[in-house]
Amino acid sequence: MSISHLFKNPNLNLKATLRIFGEEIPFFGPGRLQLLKQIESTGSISQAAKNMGMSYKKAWKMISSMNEQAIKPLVLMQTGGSSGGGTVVTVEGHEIMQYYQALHERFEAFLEIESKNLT
Amino acid sequence: MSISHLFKNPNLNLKATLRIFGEEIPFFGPGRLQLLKQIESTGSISQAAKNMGMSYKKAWKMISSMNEQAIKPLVLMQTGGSSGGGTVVTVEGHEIMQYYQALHERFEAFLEIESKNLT
DNA sequence: AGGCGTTATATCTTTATGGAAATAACGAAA
DNA sequence: TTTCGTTATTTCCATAAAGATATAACGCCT
Repeated sequence: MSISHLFKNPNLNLKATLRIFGEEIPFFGPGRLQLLKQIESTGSISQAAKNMGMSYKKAWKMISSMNEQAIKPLVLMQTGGSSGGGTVVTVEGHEIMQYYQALHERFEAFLEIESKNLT
Repeated sequence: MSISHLFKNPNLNLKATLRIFGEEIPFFGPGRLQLLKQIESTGSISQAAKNMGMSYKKAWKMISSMNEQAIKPLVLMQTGGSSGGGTVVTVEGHEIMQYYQALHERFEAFLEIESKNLT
């Protein structure tokens, strides 16, 4: 049964963000997935952050939080060197990206179906 | 395929909150459902807010926002009178509560299944 | 008219969040 | 040893969110 007839605005929609938590502290979500994707393509935290319109500090904290929660780091950061440094997503990091990506697609499919029922 | 072997903490779990939006502004979610339930059982905004550990102002704004978005108010507020006043959930409000409740249960069932795949 | 308990609303303070900026550490290469 | 661009970390500031407080409006009842 629909409820859209009760609303002034006909553009009702559902929203939900899916996050993986470890003991109440956030571990992985859509923002971190995008961040890791940017790191894979740029090889740099600062570039990734810039592309996302996010401050370096915030990006760094996200990565630090993820690495602390994982047995093996998901991201390797290196300072110095000819290029000044750089950042790399590990195999473990990539594995989690793929897992979350697939999960997220199932999630979005669910929301899509339920959203149609709204109108 | 599972990912829990990558984490220090074995208590991985999924979280997501489901909200209905009308044109980018929040209309209904778990907090508002609980608020309406409290209003139904107490007949008062202030009592409902107190029971939820929420300020009256916040509760009032939630209700105001919902009423503004609905064609007919979901909640009727009355000042004065022998009891000082009171608040009542309308038929329309109750209809939305039931709709969201059912939707939320399907949503939780989905999360439950996916959560088990995590571990 | 006065008391009562609730809703209505403004104002002020506190807290939380995030960004900006500054500075240091780093290590390869010239 | 100097330069370079990145990562690492702190400090400060601005904005927003939330809470506390205060006060008024309301209408039935005695």
